Amino acid sequence: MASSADTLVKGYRPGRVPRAVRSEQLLELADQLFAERGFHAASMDELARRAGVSKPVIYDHFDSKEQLFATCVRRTGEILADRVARAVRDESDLRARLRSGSIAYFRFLEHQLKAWIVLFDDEEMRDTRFAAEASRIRHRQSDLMVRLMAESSGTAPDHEGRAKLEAMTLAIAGAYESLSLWWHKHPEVPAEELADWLLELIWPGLEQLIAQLAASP
Amino acid sequence: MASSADTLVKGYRPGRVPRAVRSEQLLELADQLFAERGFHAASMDELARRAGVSKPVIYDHFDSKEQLFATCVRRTGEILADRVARAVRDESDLRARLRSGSIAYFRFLEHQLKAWIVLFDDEEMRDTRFAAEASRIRHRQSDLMVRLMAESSGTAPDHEGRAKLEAMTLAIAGAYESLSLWWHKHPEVPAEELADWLLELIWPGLEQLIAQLAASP
DNA sequence: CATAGTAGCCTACCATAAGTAGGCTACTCA
DNA sequence: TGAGTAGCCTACTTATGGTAGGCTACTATG
Repeated sequence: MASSADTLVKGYRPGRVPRAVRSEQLLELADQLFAERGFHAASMDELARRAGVSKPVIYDHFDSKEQLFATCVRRTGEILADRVARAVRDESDLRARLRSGSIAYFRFLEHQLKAWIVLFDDEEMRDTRFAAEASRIRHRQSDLMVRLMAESSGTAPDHEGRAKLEAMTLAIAGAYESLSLWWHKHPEVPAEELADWLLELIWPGLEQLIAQLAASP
Repeated sequence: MASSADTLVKGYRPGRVPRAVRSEQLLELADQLFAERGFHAASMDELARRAGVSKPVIYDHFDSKEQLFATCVRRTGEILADRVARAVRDESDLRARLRSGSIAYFRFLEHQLKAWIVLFDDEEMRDTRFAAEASRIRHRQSDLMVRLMAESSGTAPDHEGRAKLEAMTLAIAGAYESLSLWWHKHPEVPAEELADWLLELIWPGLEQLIAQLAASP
C-alpha cells in the first residue's frame, strides 16, 4: 500500500530503514504535524501515513502520543536553551548578558518557531497538553538567570534568598513567555526592542534584588 | 437506572428539573470533575453519571466538551477579575492599588482555586486545552493595569506608547501566572509576601515607564 | 375536560482515534 | 543454509465524544 515515494527516507530504499533513522524521521514529521494541527487534531494515523509506515511502527519507537509530543517539545526547548546560553556567553556584564540572552530568545521564537507558535497560541482553541514541557523551559531559563545573578553578586544566597530568587526568575520567565504571545500579534516590533522593553522594566528591580542578596549573608 | 439520590437537585424531586437549575448543577459538577481529573481524563459519561442524568441532556445545555470546559474556566476567571477589581478600588495610590490587587489575586488562588490548580499544574501531564481562557484572564489583568497606569499618569498614551504599555502589562500578568505555579510548591510563603516580592521587582521599572508615558505626548 | 404542544429526559446508536496482538519477510551471521 | 531477529504490516479492540429519534408528564387553551 505504501508507495515508494512516501516511504523514501533520505539515502534509504523504500521499506526497511534502520531504527535510529526511522526515529529521527518520525520526530521530524511529528514536529511538523503538531505544528500544523495542534496536539489534539494531529492523529497518529496521519503521522503514519506521512511517514509511509503503519501505526505500530510509531508505537515501537514511542510509548504514546503524549510521550511523542513531549519529546518533540523537549527537543525544541533544548535548542532554545542552548541558543540563549550561547548568547549569554558572548557578554560579561550582567545586563548585557541578559539583553543578549533575551534577544536570542526572541530571535529563536521568530525564526525556528514560527509555525510552532500554534501550540502556545491563545486565539486557537486547539489542544495543548504541554504544560509540563512549558514549565521545563521556564525552569531552564530561570536556572540560567539564577546562575548569572548569583555569579554577578558574588555570593551564594541563603535559603530564604534562594527561594525568593527562584520565584522571581520564574516570574520573569513567565513574563517572557507571555510577551512572546503578544509579539505573535505584533510582529512588526523588532526582537531587540522587545528585549529592551522588558529589560527596562525589570532591570531596576533586579539590581536591587541582587544588592539584597549580596548584603544578606 | 438513576437512583433518587443521584438525581436529587436541591429543592426538586428526582427526575425533571427546570432548565436553568440543571445548567447550574452541570456547571458545578463539571467544575469539580475537571478539577479532579483534568480536561482529558474527565469524561462526559462520568459527568452524566454524577448528575444522575443521561449524556444528551448535557449536550442539550452545552455544545461540546470544550465549550463546557471553557465556560467553567471563564466563570472562575470572572470571579477572579471581580475580586481583583474590588481590591483595587479600596486604595487610591497606584502602588497601593497594585499591592492590594496582587494580594487579592493570590488569595483567590489560595482559597477558591486550590483544587483547580491541577489545570495549571506543571508536574501533572494532564490535559489542558484552556490556552484561550488563560489568555483571557491575562488580558483582563493587563487591561486593568493599563487603565490604572493611564489614570495615574494622567495622559492618554499615543499608539507607540500604548503598544508598549500593553505588552508590558501582559508580560507582568504572565509573571503573576508563572509565580502562582511556583507558589503551588511553596505554600508556606504568605500571599502578602509574594505580592511584595513581585512589586519590589517591577515597581521601579513601572514607575519609569509611567514617567515616559507622561512625557511622550 | 380533553387534547395539542412542548420541556425534559432516555435508550441505543455512530464515528473517530489511541493503542495492541500476532504474524510475515528479508537480512545477517554462524 | 538455516536460525535468529529487525523492521514492518493487517486487523483488530477499546474508549469516548457526540447524535438520532422517541417517550412521558406537565401546561395551556378551546
